[in-house]
Formats: sequence, C-alpha cells, structure tokens
Amino acid sequence: MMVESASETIRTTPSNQNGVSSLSSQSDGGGGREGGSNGDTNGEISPVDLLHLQQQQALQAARQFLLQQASGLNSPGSNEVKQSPVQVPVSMAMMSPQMITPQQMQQILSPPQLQALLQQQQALMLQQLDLSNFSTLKQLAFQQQLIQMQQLQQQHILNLQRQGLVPLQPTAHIYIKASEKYVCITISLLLFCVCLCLPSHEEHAGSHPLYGHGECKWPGCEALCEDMGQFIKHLNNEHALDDRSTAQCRVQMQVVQQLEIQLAKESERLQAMMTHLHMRPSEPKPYNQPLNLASSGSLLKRDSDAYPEGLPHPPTSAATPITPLRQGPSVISSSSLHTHSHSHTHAVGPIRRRNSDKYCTPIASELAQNCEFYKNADVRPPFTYASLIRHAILESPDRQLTLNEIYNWFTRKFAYFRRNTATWKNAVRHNLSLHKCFVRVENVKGAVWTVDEVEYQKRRPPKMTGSPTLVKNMISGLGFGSLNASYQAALAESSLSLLNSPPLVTPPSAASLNMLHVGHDDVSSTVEQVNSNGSCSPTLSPQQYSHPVHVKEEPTEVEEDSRPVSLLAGVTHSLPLPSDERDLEEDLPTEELE
DNA sequence: TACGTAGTAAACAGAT
DNA sequence: GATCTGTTTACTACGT
Repeated sequence: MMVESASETIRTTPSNQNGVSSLSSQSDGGGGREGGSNGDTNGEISPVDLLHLQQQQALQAARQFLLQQASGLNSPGSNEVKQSPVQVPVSMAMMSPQMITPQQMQQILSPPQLQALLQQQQALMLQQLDLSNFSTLKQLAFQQQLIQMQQLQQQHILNLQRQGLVPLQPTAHIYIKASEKYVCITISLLLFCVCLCLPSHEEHAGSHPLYGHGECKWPGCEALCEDMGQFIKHLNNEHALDDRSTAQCRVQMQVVQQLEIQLAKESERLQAMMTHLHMRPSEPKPYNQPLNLASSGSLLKRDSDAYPEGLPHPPTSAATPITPLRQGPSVISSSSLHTHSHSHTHAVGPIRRRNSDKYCTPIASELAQNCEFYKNADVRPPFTYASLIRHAILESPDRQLTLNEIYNWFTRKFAYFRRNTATWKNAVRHNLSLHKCFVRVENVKGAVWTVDEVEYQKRRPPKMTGSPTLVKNMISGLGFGSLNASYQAALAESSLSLLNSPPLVTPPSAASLNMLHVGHDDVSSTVEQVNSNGSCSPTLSPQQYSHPVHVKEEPTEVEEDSRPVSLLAGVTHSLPLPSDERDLEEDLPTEELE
C-alpha cells in the first residue's frame, strides 16, 4: 500500500524571482537609464550631479559585473569565474538604486563584495568631500546634502533593520561644532550603500540643499517653511547677502574643512586599522581554489587581490567590528546567487554547500553572530543539512531531538526554512537516514535523533591531510601560520565543541574563545574532521543511549567492524587515531581536551 | 574522468 | 484514510 504524504508530495514551483536572469534583466532595466544625461549644460557640476554622474558610470560597471557573475554561474566550469578575485568594481559602489535594492545587493554580493562595496562608497564619499574645486557655497550645499542624506539614510536603514534585512552596522560618530550646535556626522558603511539606493527623486525632487523636512537648514536657523516657495522667500529675506550671512558662510566653510580634515584622519585611521587587522605573517599565494561566492573564497582571498587598491579593505577576521555584515549577508548572497543559477530553480535552492560547509564559518559562531539575521532574513544558511541538523541536536539540552524538534529548530532559527517545508523536511529526513552520524534512539516518548560525533568527523575522509596547502593557506590567512594545520583544526573544533557543550565545560575566556572562533570560522568542518578522536567533541552522555539504537550501515565506510558501537565510544580514545589526530591529542591543551 | 559529497525528488513502508 | 516518520534510490551539481 502506498501512502504518500500530502505535504511531501507538494511540488515546489520554480521561483525565478531572485534568479540570475531576473537580476540580469534588472540590470538591463537599470542600464536603460544609463543613457540619461546629467543635464549639465552650463559646465557647472553640482554635488548632486556629481553623485548622479558617478551613478551613471556605475551602471555600466554594475551591469558588467552582474553579467559577469551571471555568465560565470551559467557556465559552471568557467575558470574565469573561479579564479576571479572577489572584488567590486569601484564604480559599483555608486550603483544606481533603480538597479538593485539593498536586499538584492545582499543577495547578489558575497560578504566581502558587499563590504568592499560599502567601503568603496565610503571612499567615494570622502573623495566627494575632498573635491577642492568646490566653491564655498557648493561645499555648503554638499555638506547640507550630506546631512540630509544621512537623515534619510538613517530612516531607511532603521526600516531595513526592522525588517531584519540589515544587521546592525558599526558606525563612527564625528561631532563637529558648527555654528551654535554640534553636527554629528555618522559614518556608517551601510548608510552609504543605502543612501545610494534611495530613490533618486529624494535627492533632487524639487529640493534645495538648505531646505529639508519643512524647515530651513541654514545653520542655526531652523525656520519652518511649509513649501519650497515659502522657503525661497525665507531664504531671500533672512539669509540675503549681508555681513551676517557671509560670516555664517565662513563659519560653515570652516566646518566643512574641519569635516574634511576629520574625515581624512578618520579614514586614514580606519585604513590603518584595517591594514593592521589584515596583517599576516606571510602572504600566501592565492591558491587555485574555486571561488566560493558564499564565503570560502571571500574569507580566504585576501584583500590584496580581492579589493581595489587604495580602498579600505573589509576586514575578515573575527576581530573586525564589522562582523555582522561579514557573515550574515555574505554567505547568503553568494549562496543565493549560486542557488538560483541552478538549472532546477526550486524555490529552495540547493545549499552550495560543500565549500560553505568546509570553509565557511562554523554554525556555532555564525549563528551566534547572526542569529537575528537568519531568524528574520529569508536567506539560506550556508551550511549543509547535516551540519545544521547536528548543530540543532547538539544545541539541545540533552543532545537529542525528535524529528519534529529538528523541524522546529530549523524554522525557529531560519526564516528561510519557514517556507517550502516539504522540500527541506524531506532533506532533513533524508540526511538523518543517510548519514551514519545521525543515530536514531528509541526513547520512551518515541524516537529521538542524536549525533555520533565520531561518525560525523569521519564523514569525510581526511582530505585535509592530503592537501596541506589548502590548510596552510587557510591557516596562514588567519594569522596562525606558526601552528600546524591539525592543531589549528583541533583548536577550531574544540571551540565549536566548547560552544556546543555548555553544560560540560566552563566557557573559555573571551580572548581564547574569540581566537578559536577565528580559527574555526575560516577552517570549519573540513578541518573539523581532522580532529576525529572526539576528545573535544561534545560529550554524549551515556544515559542517552540506554535505549535501543539503530546503527546505520554505510557501505562506503571502512573499518566498520573495527569499532564497536561508536556511540558509546564517541568521546573515548579507543579508536586508532591517525597521526594528525594523535598530534591533536598530544598538542591540545587540556582545557581543549576537556 | 572518476569519485565523493550534497541537495532534491520521489517511492515506499511502518507507525500513529 | 491521512499524516508523520523513516528508508532508500535516482538524479543532478559541484569539488577534488
């Protein structure tokens, strides 16, 4: 008798709304605007026109960029794409809002790309401020516009944050005394991005740099004006050319100069900080790894080859304050991009995936950092189902979950899994059954699923030992060049295990945890497997296995017989250890070994 | 090219 | 009978 689950047999209809083709068409659509002239006939270029001019220039590059991405995805074997460094054309930093929304930008761009974009925009803004040929009045106008834009940006970004589309961004506040009051210039990387994504009409829709939100923006004025006409009248009456206005102009000019100086200083400081954070013992050659748009490539590729010269490079280490942006949107974007490029354009695209699983951040840290992001944003987590399931189980108090609880965890943690339930639930069940590392335990209440850490670590043969270059590169890229790969992996895995095992261990110090995070963040599960002795893996309490268990057979697994029930041996050292693992055992601090 | 891993779809069966 | 749970197979894509 065949009984089909209705929920499981619902076919998901292909969704192309986020597909590459859509993006391409969008870019084409955006490109349709690029023919527009700036309307600058008298040779004078206003700040607004400058912005528009750069946006127009950005259109071309952005289209090219997107098409490049799309074509690369359409031809999976393309080495060009694989080897192309993660970069964002400078002009893309000024991408037109008509082309790409912030959300789309997150989906399209990988984290480093997004960061690069934001920082390029920042740099461009700084350049804007540095235009020395601006007349005083234009400087004033620009400054006013800058402030106006900030207000709009802040409003916009708040909306985005409420929608969970934008993680909280680090900002820098610069207070400068202007006239009678202090002007707070908030530098937010994302603001610059969002700013340019604002509808263009907001920039010059019958606006005046000195008029905004119904009031006069003349320094120290704040007179209420119902409309532009009234404002113009007010402007001519109250701020006519006289000594007072001239003096105010001078003051404002100084304000702008101070801003420029301050911004230059802050920018320099920022760059120095980033340079410092990116310092590595040795500059590894960009290995011939396929570019994982998701995160691997981004995390592994260094700024030198990934970002344009002279522009601030997005930090990638855990020490960077821009972590949320680094992780959240990042992974996602590429994942989404990749996903939708597949022939079978399911609404739930495949998690591509191995790279993510291997090189991307581990779930623990990733989720810890972007918990809210994944909860709210409809973006696919860059982890394999197996990884997610494992994490869900290990995160539970008893390290065991029923299938339904696993489902709930997925939907609770990821907005992405609140739709297309049939697809991913099937995948979850499939993974549970397929992978030996997931052990079904008969419980009083029913069946629960547990994780056999040893099996999980064994899932993939220790390829890392076979490709030391990869490990070395990754490790050195993290600034751990002096440590061997296995130790790094051990540290990494330990950190995850520690994170996953709150009841078992005392939390490591913040510093060590952070450091471990860094290691694991970028090395992730491929390295995890190196540390397969399970000594620092979450301890499986024996009482969990007092019930019958169904040990799955995996034909591909070798030495199946050499090991009794791996469950119970899950945290013991009874298994013969590969040399690397023995090294781990020897080298690992006792704290890590627990 | 072969192989392994991963995601998806689907068929099927047992349990509730 | 419907639904859930679990297993298995097939296919595809990707990375090594």
